[in-house]
Amino acid sequence: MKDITSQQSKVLNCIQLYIKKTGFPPTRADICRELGFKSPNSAETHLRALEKKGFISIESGTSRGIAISNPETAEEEDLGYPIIGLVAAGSPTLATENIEKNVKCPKGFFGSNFDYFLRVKGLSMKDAGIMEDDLIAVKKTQDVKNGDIVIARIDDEVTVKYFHRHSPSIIHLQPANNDFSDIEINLEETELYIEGKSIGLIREN
Amino acid sequence: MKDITSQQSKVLNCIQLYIKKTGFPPTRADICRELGFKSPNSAETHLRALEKKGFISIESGTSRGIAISNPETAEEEDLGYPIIGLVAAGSPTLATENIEKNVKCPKGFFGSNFDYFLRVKGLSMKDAGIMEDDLIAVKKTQDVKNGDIVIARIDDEVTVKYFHRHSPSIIHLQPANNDFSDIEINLEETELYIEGKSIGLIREN
DNA sequence: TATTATACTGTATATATATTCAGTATAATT
DNA sequence: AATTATACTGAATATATATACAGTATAATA
Repeated sequence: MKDITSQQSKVLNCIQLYIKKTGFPPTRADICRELGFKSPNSAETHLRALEKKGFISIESGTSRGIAISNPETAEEEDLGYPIIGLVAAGSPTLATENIEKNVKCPKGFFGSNFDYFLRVKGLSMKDAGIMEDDLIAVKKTQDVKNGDIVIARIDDEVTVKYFHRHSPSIIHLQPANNDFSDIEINLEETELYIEGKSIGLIREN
Repeated sequence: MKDITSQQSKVLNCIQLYIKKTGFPPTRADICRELGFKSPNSAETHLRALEKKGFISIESGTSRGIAISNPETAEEEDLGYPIIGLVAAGSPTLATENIEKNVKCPKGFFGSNFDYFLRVKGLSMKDAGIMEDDLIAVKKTQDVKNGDIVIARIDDEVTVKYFHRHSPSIIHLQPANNDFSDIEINLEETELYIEGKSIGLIREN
């Protein structure tokens, strides 16, 4: 599913609310009334965009012919996502003994899919807004770009840092906190395994 | 609920199937097509009867304005929590035009219940790990303690800050960023409204 | 630089749609 | 025997609605 702009999101939301409230979809004029537009064409163009991006389908020549594309919310009784502690030593495997608990969270909550939550220890990513005990939504992948926040394993030690490849064999793992220094890794000397990258964060307080 | 005739039942069923299939209710003509009637008035009279008996409601003068009265099925199908933009001026009301979109999120996700998500603008709470565009889970309450992160409104301006009551009439709203300074509020001079407090945070990236 | 996407206002119109009116006919109530 | 509800056909119409066309403006992209 492609990206959605904030205005388009408002329109989509408006349609859902309208259906919930009345039992039938809105007309272009209804949308204008709800969102304060002054021309029905404003609604029309947003609807076209939403259709093009696959969020709704429009039945041509049909009044209120708007249907929300629901790729079936797949209510497959999900146990939720496991929370894994960022232990100083050892990799964050999905083994039962490492799972703190499971948290229910709708699929696609962070736009992209992810695999587990990592409980953050320490303040090395403080300036990136990642605080102690935050939960990072981790997507397991080796496909990371410069600037991504990655979960990396060096010699059985797991850490969360910014990823920067300086040359084919030199990688810098950058903290976001002046009290910590860069970790430079020469892949020819040290083994580095990228567990995945952060695609979101949750804080409970 | 009164008795329903077999023909009326067919019509009611036809409406339900049509909505399930298309996402919106049928017109009189649609019903005729589905059930083999030759006059739209056939559908019309059945609809009137169904309305009179309380099975449906009809919005007068409205195309496809048929809604199925379902007091039972009321399975509160939660739309999720609304995301509200932190607009510089004006309070973050739950009016449709302020809702960016709805996010599904299990109840009690952040331990305590909350009411909406607030989209953060600016970096005044950076050192508390609250970054631009983060979503703060806001619980609407006036019951706040010193040290709580509150959503406060001063003269139609909404802001997120630490709450500190220095004396019965003096309140400090503290940013978590050295580039910003404390806001001191004398309740006898300035009106302060506490929209609620933060009980969690979500970041999408 | 040109092009495309987004985000609107404003006007106009063909047609989709609700709804009324005029009938016909059968069965169930009162 | 006189209503009343059900169950339709058929035609007519006011209006609700989708949708095209003509603009303006900004941001992103190629």
